[in-house]
Amino acid sequence: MCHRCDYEGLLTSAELEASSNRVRILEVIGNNGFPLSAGDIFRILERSSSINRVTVYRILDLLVEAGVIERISTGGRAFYYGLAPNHHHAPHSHFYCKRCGRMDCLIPGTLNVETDALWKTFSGRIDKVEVRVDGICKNCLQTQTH
Amino acid sequence: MCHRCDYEGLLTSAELEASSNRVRILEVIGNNGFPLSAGDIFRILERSSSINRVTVYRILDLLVEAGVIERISTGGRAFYYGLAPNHHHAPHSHFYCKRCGRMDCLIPGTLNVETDALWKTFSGRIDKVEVRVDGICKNCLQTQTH
DNA sequence: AGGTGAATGCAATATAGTTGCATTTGTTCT
DNA sequence: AGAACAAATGCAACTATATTGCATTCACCT
Repeated sequence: MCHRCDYEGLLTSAELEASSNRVRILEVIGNNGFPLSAGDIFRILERSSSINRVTVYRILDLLVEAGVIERISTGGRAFYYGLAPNHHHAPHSHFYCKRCGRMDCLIPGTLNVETDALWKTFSGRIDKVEVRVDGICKNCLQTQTH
Repeated sequence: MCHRCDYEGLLTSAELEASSNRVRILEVIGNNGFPLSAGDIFRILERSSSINRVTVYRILDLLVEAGVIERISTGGRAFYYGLAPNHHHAPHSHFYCKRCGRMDCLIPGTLNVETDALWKTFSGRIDKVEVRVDGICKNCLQTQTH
């Protein structure tokens, strides 16, 4: 996504210590062009140096809680994680391919949600409005298996 | 949701046999005012007469595949199920309370998604555009635990 | 160097869903 | 009616994902 991002800066400005594992996880998420699952992130990190699965889950929870990354639900079983919107990253929705499980970012602005009526009528606390497009990606359509 | 629905009719017009378990599951989903998880549905059915967990999962998959019900992703780990939009049920989005895990239906039309730009630019197959609002429901806000 | 709290690791467990195969049920043909 | 067959259901084991409790290690402060 962003090779110019200052990941340590993102952590410290969220008042989190920039421990090496946290920076590594944030790098994996930030440098990847599309959201990844906790398992994906774990496997990528393991290749460079050992880390515990649980640590990955805990850091992901922490970063979501701090608003540094975003937890994105899929049409599948696992959550995916991407950088939270910030001044370098405009908010955008995602496309989930139910064949290969890959999640792609849509161009910001391709999907606009009209939320005015919701804010007026809804009587709970709204934290997030998530839009997800499900289907089959171009690549999977070309390499048909059925 | 709908006590007037002809559940057997919904099944047969989807070319599915109206077996007793299928009707029971569809009744539970249809008569409930908000979507339920597979586990919820299983527990409700068990109360009246014995059924196997796996049967519930299989029937849910079948009904989703046939377009009779809709699989809805949450901000949590399980999928929820509700009646698919039909002439009695206008399409609508859902609100997920991350405190109590309950999912509510939003009034149809409160959230409109502008998908024209997506259809023009996207090069895969689009099956579904899902909008979900996450937050904390009125009820949970009142009974604060922290 | 020693103490302290945060960060990480490890093993066990929880939760949700899936698979393979056996059994039951319902339908069709004769 | 009864045999034959297919569809539906049940059961046990298993997978994938995530979480918990507690032990260990690390980083910083004095």
